[in-house]
Amino acid sequence: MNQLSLSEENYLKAIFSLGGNESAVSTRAIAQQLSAKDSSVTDMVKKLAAKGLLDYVRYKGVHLTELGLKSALVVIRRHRLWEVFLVRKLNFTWDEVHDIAEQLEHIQSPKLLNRLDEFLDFPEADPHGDPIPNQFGEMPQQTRMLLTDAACGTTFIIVRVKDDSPEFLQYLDATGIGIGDTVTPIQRIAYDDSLKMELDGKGPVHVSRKVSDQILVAEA
Amino acid sequence: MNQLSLSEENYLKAIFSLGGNESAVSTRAIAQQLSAKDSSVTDMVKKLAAKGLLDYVRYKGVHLTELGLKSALVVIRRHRLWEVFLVRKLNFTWDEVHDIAEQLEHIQSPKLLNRLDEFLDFPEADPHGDPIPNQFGEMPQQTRMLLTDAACGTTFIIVRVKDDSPEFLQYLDATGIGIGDTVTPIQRIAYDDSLKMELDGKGPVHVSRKVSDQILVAEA
DNA sequence: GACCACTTTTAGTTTTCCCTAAAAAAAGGT
DNA sequence: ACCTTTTTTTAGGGAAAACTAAAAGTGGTC
Repeated sequence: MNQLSLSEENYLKAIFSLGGNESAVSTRAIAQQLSAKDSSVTDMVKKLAAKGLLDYVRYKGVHLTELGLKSALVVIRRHRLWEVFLVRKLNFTWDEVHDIAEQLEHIQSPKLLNRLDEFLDFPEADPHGDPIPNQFGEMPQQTRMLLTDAACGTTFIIVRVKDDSPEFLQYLDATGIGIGDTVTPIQRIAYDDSLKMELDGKGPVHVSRKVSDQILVAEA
Repeated sequence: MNQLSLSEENYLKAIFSLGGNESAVSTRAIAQQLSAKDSSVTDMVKKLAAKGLLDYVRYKGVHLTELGLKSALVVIRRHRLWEVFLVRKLNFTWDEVHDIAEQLEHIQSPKLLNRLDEFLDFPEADPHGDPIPNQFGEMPQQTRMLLTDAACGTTFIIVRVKDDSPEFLQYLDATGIGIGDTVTPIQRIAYDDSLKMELDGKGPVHVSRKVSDQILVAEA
């Protein structure tokens, strides 16, 4: 049908990341995600609904249609594959890639995307552990839980971080926490919900609830 | 100072490729190069002049300023480096890369560009033989001549093709002509300016003036 | 049910970049 | 020098995507 504009792609991605394939997403939430004004969102949402990418009911928020979901997944696939490229081939660090991938995710060429996928050996996740949809829009399903909810005394592997901001990622680097690392929660401090844990061979680490809420783990 | 818009970058690139760093380029020529209307060009040219990228005199055409030249060379460097990437790393053919590189050339990240350059081992030319400016905007200077002007009986190496269109490149593929090939002009046909030549080990080839005008060679 | 806070939409503008149509300048021929 | 053709510019406008300000709707509380 139609090529989506850069702006339209950004809206779809934002709506997806706010859960728009499963529940209604509010105008306000989209506006905050995109740092735009509510009124701008209303306009764009109408446009996307007219194109069949969203189901939109006034004052009730939006859902992605099947077409909208498919389109959003393409953008996410592009973003995550480019992130893998930047880290694995060009030696960028995981806190540097987000902004560049925000640009690269809008390059339109299915052939390029699949060649890149092949060049990178069909990665399942980006440098932050976010799963990469395959060319049919299927996500590899990982069973994982929040570090916040991981049982003390059991050993886990860090598989993903939800916050991709440089600030958070640099904090993790400084603390020695990375994707693939092994952690064993030791003790939860009830007062502030913080967590003491054993990290790989690197010794004990103490993280706040805010941090453990951003880390996903799988049983080792 | 400022990031250039996609459109502004395209104008600078077009003006450069029309010789705007050496002589005046007309409104009309730019319009044709970009498939835009003359009046649109007048508008944009005023804007770029106001930004200090062009010298513009009404009814007299434009020149690139030093800043404009520098900016144009960045865009060209991006375009050509991405072309090398697409051919060398993702196995695209030389007739497929132009359109994708037209998109990639607008990705803004000096660090990305230099990392890509390094990843590709600092190539001097793109897959069509067009020289790639280094990070300071310096072009590797090749001494080369048109195949049209190459002396019969002397052996040359094909170093560059001026026309990057898929049609032309596919014709060259079908004829067995490629960058780096060795050719020896044998006889020029005065009637139509066509040229018979010996190509590598592949035997004799006969090309029209239109074709030989698009091929640049260096003495072997 | 009335009131309140909050969210959402509408209405009207702005900016960027393109267009058409018409006017003005330049170039070329006789 | 005059007339014609071509090129260039001006004037006015349209689409996309953002904004501000004001109006309208929703939901919760008493």
